[in-house]
Parts: sequence; structure tokens; C-alpha cells
Amino acid sequence: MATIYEVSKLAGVSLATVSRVMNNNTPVREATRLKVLAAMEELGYRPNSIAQSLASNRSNSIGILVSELYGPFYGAMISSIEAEFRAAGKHVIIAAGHSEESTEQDGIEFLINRSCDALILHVEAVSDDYLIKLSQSDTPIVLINRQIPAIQSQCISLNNKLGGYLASRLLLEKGHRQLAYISGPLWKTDAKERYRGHQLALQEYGLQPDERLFFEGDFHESGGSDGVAQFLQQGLHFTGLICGNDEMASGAMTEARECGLDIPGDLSIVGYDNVMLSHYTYPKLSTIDYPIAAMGQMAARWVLKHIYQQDKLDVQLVFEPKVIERDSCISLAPTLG
Amino acid sequence: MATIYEVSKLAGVSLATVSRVMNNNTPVREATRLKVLAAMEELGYRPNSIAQSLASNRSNSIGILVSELYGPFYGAMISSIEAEFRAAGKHVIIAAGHSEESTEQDGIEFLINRSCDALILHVEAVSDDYLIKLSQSDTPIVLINRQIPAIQSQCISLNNKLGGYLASRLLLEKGHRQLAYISGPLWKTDAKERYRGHQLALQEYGLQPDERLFFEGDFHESGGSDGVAQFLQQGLHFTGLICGNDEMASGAMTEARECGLDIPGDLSIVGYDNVMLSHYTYPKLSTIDYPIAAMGQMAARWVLKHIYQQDKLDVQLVFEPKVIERDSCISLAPTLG
DNA sequence: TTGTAGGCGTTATCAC
DNA sequence: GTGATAACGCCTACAA
Repeated sequence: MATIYEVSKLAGVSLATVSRVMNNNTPVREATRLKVLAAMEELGYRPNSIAQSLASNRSNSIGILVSELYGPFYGAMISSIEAEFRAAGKHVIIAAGHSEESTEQDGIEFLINRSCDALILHVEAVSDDYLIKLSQSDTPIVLINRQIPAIQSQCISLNNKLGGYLASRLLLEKGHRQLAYISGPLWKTDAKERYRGHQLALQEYGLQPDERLFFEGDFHESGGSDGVAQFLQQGLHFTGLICGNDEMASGAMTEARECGLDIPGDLSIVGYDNVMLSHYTYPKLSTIDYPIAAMGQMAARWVLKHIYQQDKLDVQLVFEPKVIERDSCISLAPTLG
Repeated sequence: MATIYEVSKLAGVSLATVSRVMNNNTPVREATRLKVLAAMEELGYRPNSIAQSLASNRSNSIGILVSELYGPFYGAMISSIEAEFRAAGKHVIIAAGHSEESTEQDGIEFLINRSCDALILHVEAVSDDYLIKLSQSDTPIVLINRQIPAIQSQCISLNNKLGGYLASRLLLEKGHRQLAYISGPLWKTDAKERYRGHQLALQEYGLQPDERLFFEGDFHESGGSDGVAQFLQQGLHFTGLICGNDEMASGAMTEARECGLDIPGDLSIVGYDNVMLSHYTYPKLSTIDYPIAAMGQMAARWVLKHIYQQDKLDVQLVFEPKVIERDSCISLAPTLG
């Protein structure tokens, strides 16, 4: 592989000049620039990015940590982040945190040791304090789906409470009054916020939450099916069900159907996230859109703006969810209201 | 950030010795090793991976190119690759090729310029010749889901023809004789092979393929729905449908149901890939398992073995698909056979 | 077993 | 505008 040195010899200029035409940060006479360009072409020269990084103290790599690499949710996020950086000539190093505190910390450490210029984190298990401390170290971080007041300007988040509110209101507006709720793990902030939104909606309609119609699931399919199974075993009556995410909604749907309920005839269901599967269920799932692709892109822009000085870019920190109505919810006949 | 030099001073040894205890490739007296370790600890020393790379001519990074970053299929693949490398202290740089020749080539170039030690590619649009040429350059490559005789030892692939055969035989065994087939784009090798398997199964049962019951889709949901729509508009009769992948099967299922068909009562459907969505459809989709996670892991092992000299590892190049029976296929009543 | 010194391919700071 | 030359932080013969 040709080096900058060989190029300089062939072009009959100094090594420094070659570097200048590469980075065009210093004026170079047009004639020499062309000579250099020709020499690079002839040698098939490609800059060694590692040497560049060592000399410039910039790796042009951004670390991304997500809970899981598979699944529609993170896929969409990573995809939009990669596209944005790729267009800017940066590259992306990925790691998985598996929603586990020590694994998440390991992952972060791993990425830092890889000399990433910045980190984009979608972490769940790690504490606020840890992240605040981390943000004071050398490697800048951006958080997705997390709100920490002390470092708010680095947090890109969704208004989860509003989403929970919208999901519940969708059913309330359709006349449903007996609502069940299957939540994600309440130690996860987003799960808690979504549930808060639900409570808010109930309150607005003058309803009391019924503890027996609440189930704390795991954000996986089994959480949804377990929840429905429990409600039904207790002989509880409910015509609407709000789930903390689409996976659980899918599990709930399957379980309800196996117990002889017609969806949406006997039970209306709303999910949350609008991941791809919500489109594959039968009936198609009504849900709350989580604009994860846009948020990932924004995280990338944040980095481009603050770390790579692309000042013109605008970043938006808080996103709003919106209702996606499909086929899993129906209006309750007024006589039944 | 502390450097190796500061550590050496604090420990009262030479810089080379510090390097030795880090890489423990040269004997170091236990006492000195401990001194060095203590010094590293005290300074919170972390090796600069970029400097290591420059000096050792090893970046410890592996480039991965897939068609898309989202979607269950690639997610599972990337996930298993990352896990395998992470455990080995290597990291993974990802890029998307979007099934488009120039984008795939750009992506490969991009990764090569990033000084990856090796590339793992799941490419579709790029030609065999290009890949053969590529494999002669400095950066080693491994191919997933592609068979190129000239570089067979670097190809990790699925026996797609067998899968197509198994899918069709599943329906034939259940008594179905009027079979429709919705294929992926035939310029994609895997789509073509799967279809070949189908033809093989028909032949085994003494049946002729009916051209009118063949539709070339796009591997997306719309391909499945378009295919079914076309068959039905032509008033064709068929009791079994094989789809080139699960997405199309899902689309087909939805369309068929909207046309008033009961699944599997009126029509049995088989997919291919066994991605997560096959589990979310209603009824749950019978399909052919594509062990993509295992194949990704194997690609990673290939690299560890051949590039990083982890000689003990065994690699398997060809994988076998298998039938996953769920709820979307039924046996045809003998009287109707 | 340990130290010395040259080199990896750039960038960046000086002079000229 | 351009050319030396010193970093950047580490690895690795070669010597001792």
C-alpha cells in the first residue's frame, strides 16, 4: 500500500504538501495540487485511517451501545445512525448491552477503549449517576430514550407519558371504560412514564385505576400472554387492553384468542412502539408510533454538530409520539358503554 | 490519559517491558510484572488501541456489510457476530449495502479504508467476479449466503435448494397437489435456488410446474400480496402456497384473507427463513429455518481462526435448513386429494 | 530477563 | 506556498 511519502516523491513535493491537498486546509498552488492528485491516482494511494487517527487524535468512529442488536426497534435506530454518519465519512462501532448493568458498563468501556470520538447510548440498566459521571470523562456521550436533568442537553427522548396517555385515550374515546394495562418492567423509566400517561387519561375521564387490571410484564411476548392469562383466570371483565409495547400486545392477542376472545370484537388492544411486527399481527395492531429512526438520526446529528463542528445542523431533543390506528380497536356500541 | 511511557517511568522499567507485560508474549520476571501492573493500576492506564494498531498493523476491527441493518434477519446475524468477536476483544464496524451494486461496492471500499482486518459480507448485487478479485486483495473476506466455487473456502452458505425442496414437500406430503409459488427476485441466487428445490419436489411427485401459478416477487410483503392477488384474479385454483421468504408469506396471508380465504382452511402457506415475524402472524407461519445466527457466528469463527490464528476453532461452511411446522398448513382431506 | 532505538503513516508547527 | 521535523503511542528487532 502506497504511503504519503511515496506520493510526495512521485509528485516531487514534500510530504507536508501531500497532506495539505488531502485535507485542503491550507492553500496549495493549483499546479502542485494537480501533480499530487495525479501521483495519488497513479499509485492508487489511500490514506491510512489509523495513522490519521493517531496523528490527529480523532478516530472518526462513533460507538453505539444498544440493548440488543436484533429486533426491529434497535435495527431501525442503528440503521438511521449509520446512514447519517456514513454520509459524513464517519463509521460506527456497535456493541450490545443486553439490558444488564455490568454488560452495559463493559460495553461502554469497550467502546471508550476503542477510541471512539463519541458514544451514542441506549442504555437501560445503568444508573443516572453513572451516566452523569461518564459524561464528565473525555468521551462525549448522547443518550437516547433517557432523560437526565443534569445532562439534559445530551438526552434525546420521547415523551413517553404523552404516548401512554394517547394510547389510553384512544380506547376511552371509543367508549371503553374497563381498561386493563400490561406494563413493562417498572424499573425502566419508559415503562413507568407510559403507565403514568395511562393514569392521567383515566383521571381525565374520572376513572379509578383498578389494581387487579394491572400487570407488570417484561416487554416480551410472554409478558403479554401472562398478563392476559392472569386477568382471565381471575374472571375480570375488561373490554380494552393497553400494552407497554407491541411485543407484549402481540402475546396478549394470541393468548386472548386462545382463550376464546375475539379481537377486536370482545377485546380492543393497543400497543406501543409501532415496530414492524405491529403490522404483521392479525388483526393489525393499533399502536403508538415511536419515531426511533428520526431519533437515531438526531443523535447522529448531535454528534456531528458538537463533536465534528458541523455547526449548521439543528438538533431536536424531545420527540412526540402519535397514534397509529389500525384494526385491533373498535368502538364500543353505545348500549354497552 | 496516561501513556506507556509514564507507566514505565513510574514502574522504574523500560517502555518495552511495559509493552511486554501487556501483551505477555515475552517472559517477564514476576516481580517486574507486578511492579508494572501496579503502576498501570495507579495511573489508570488504558492502552491506546489506535497506536497499537499502527504499530502492529492490526486494527482488531472486522467490517460487516449487510443489505439492511433493520429487519429481523440481519439483526440476528449481526448480533451473533458481534457477540463472538466481542468475547475475543475485537470490534465490529458495520455498513449497509441496500442490495444495490454501487452501494455495496462503496460500503466494501469504506470498510477497507477503515483498515479492517477482515470483512464479513452478506452481499447480493455485486458480481462473483468482483468478489473473486476482492478476495485477492489485502483484506481477507468471508461471504455469507453465497457460493462461489473459486473461493469456496470463504463461503458460508445455506443449502437453499434443499430448503425449497423441503417447503414444497411439506405441502405435498399433506396431500396438496395444486401448488402456487411466489419467488424472490430470480437474479438473487438464493431465490433461484429455493425455486429449484420446489421444482425438484414437484418432479419427485410426478407433477408439472404450472407457469400461471408462479409469481416473481420482491422478498417484501407487497410481493406476497401482489402474487396472491394475481393468482386469484385469474381465477386459478390452488390449495397450497410456497413463498420465497416469510415477509412475502405474511403479505400473501393478509391478501388471501382479505379475498375471503380461510388460512389454513382454504389455503395452506409455507414461508422461508423463520424470522421472528413468522411467529407473530395469525395463524403462525410454517416455514423453513434459516440458521442465520449460527452462520454469523461461524463467519466470525472463520475470521478468528484464519486471521487471528485461533487455530483450535472449527468452522462449518455449509448449513442445512429444516422445516418448522406451525399452524399455517393443514392436511388436505383425502376425499379432496 | 531487560533496555535501546527505529519505525508504523499521518498531522501540525515551525521556519523559509 | 512549501519544506523540514517533531510529535502521536505503541511494537519489536537487536543488543546487552
